Amino acid sequence: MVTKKKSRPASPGLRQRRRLQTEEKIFLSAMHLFRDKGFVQTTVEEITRAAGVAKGTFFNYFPSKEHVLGFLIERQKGAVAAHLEMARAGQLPVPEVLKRLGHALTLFPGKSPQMARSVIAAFLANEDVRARISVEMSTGRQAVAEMIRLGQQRGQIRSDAVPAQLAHNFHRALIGTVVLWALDPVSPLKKHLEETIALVVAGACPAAQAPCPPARRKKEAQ
Amino acid sequence: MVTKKKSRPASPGLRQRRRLQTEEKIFLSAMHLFRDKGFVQTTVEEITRAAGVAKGTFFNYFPSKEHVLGFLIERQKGAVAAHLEMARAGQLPVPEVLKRLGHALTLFPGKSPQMARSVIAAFLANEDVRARISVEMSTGRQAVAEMIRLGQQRGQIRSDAVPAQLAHNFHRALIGTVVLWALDPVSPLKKHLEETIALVVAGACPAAQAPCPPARRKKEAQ
DNA sequence: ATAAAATATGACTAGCGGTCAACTATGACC
DNA sequence: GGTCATAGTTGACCGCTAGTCATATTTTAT
Repeated sequence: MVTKKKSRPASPGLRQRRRLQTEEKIFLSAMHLFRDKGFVQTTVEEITRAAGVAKGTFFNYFPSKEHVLGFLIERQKGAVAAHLEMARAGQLPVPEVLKRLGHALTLFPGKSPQMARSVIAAFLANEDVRARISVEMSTGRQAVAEMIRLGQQRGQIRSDAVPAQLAHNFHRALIGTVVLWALDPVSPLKKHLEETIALVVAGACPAAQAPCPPARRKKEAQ
Repeated sequence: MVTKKKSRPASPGLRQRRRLQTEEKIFLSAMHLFRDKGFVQTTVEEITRAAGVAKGTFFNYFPSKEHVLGFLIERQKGAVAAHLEMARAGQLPVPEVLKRLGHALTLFPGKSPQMARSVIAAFLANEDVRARISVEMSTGRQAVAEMIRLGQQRGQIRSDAVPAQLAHNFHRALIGTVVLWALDPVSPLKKHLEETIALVVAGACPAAQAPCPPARRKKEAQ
C-alpha cells in the first residue's frame, strides 16, 4: 500500500458534500460576526450557534479561532495569481494592474473597520497563522515583483528600480493604509487607497511623466 | 471653598513618590515581558509578580492590560514635539528631521517583533485605547504637516504637494513598515525603515532630485 | 444487516482579565 | 504622641472563554 487512498476512491459522497457545506457555514457565520462585532468580541460559541452546529464541531474544521481567518490567504493567493496573469496577458498597463490588485487585496479587510481589525489581530496573535501568512506574503510579493519586471520591459515602469524593492514598498503602502484606516476609520478605505496607490504608482512610473511642473521653487525664501 | 486643593498643598509626599515608583515598576515590568513574550502571552499576574505587587494593584494604576501600552502615546507626543522644534530651529533640513522622526517613532515598537505585535494588538483590541490613539495620531500628523510646510517655505520640499497629504503618506509608510516587519521580521527593522523613509523623502523632495535612489541599473540582465 | 470509520456533540477544564470587600499605611490635625 | 479619615494594597473570587474529549450519532463498506 503505497497510495493511502483509503475510502475516498470515486465517491462524491454525501459526507464530502456535508463536510464542505458545514465548513462553509462556519466560515461565513464567522465572517459576518467578525465584520459586525469584531474578532475579540465574537466567541466560538456564537459562531457555531449562527452556523447551526455544536461548539465542538468548530474545532473539527479549524484548529483555533484565528485559523478561520487563515482561510483568507487562499483568496488573496487567487487574486494575486489572477492579476499576474492579467499583467502577462498585456491587455492592461502594469501600473493599472497593480492598482486593481491593491483594490482586490483590500476588498475583504475593507468590508468594515471591525473586519480589518479582526484580520490584523488574528494574524498577529497566532503563531501558526502568522507563519503561514508570512510565507504566502513573500511569494505574493515575488509575483508582484514579476509584474513590475514585466512593466519595466514594456517601459511602463522606470527601470532604474529593483522590482523586489518596489514590490516591498507597494506591500508596505497597502498594509499601512489598511492598518491606519482600521485604527481610525474616518473616510472610506477606498479613498485612502486611491491616494496611496496613486503615490506609489506615480513613484514607480518612468521619470518622463514629470508630474511636478508647477513646483514654485522658493529658493530665495531660505 | 472654590479651589479643592484638598491635601496636596506643598508636599512632595512619601505617598506621591511611592505611587510614581509603583507605576514605573509595573510599567517597566510589563514592557520587558511584552518585549520578550508578547502581549497576549503575558498575564497581568506575571506583570505584577515581576513588579513585586499584588494583582489587584495593577488595576489601581491601569484600567486594563491594554492601557499600559497607552502610555507610549506620551512618549510619541514628546518625540513629535521635539522634532517639530528641531524643524523650527532650522539647523537641519526638514527631510533630515523627518528621517530622524521616523526612527524615533519606531524606536519603541522596534525593540522586538513581539513588542511591535504587542503595541499593534493593544491598540487594535481596546476601544478606549484606540480612541485616544487616533486623536493623538491626528494631532501628531498635524505637527508633521507643519514641519513639511516649513520645509516647503525653505525650498527643501516640493511645494506642489499638500502638506497634510504628505504627512498622511509618511504616516502610512511608517505604519506599514512596522506592521509588515512585525508579521515577518526577516531583517532588522532599521533596514526596512531606511528604505521606506528614503522613498518617501525622495518623493517629497523638490523635482530637482535626480533619478531616484542609488540603485544599480540591472540593465538587461534578465 | 452489521461492523467500522467519520463526524457531531456538549459537558467539562484550565486559565484569564477584571472586581471588590477587607485590610494596612500615610499624614493632617490636635 | 495619639487619633482618625483617606489613599492605597491585597488576594480570594467571579464570569467568561478557547479548547478538549468521551460518548453518541450518522454514513459507508462489506
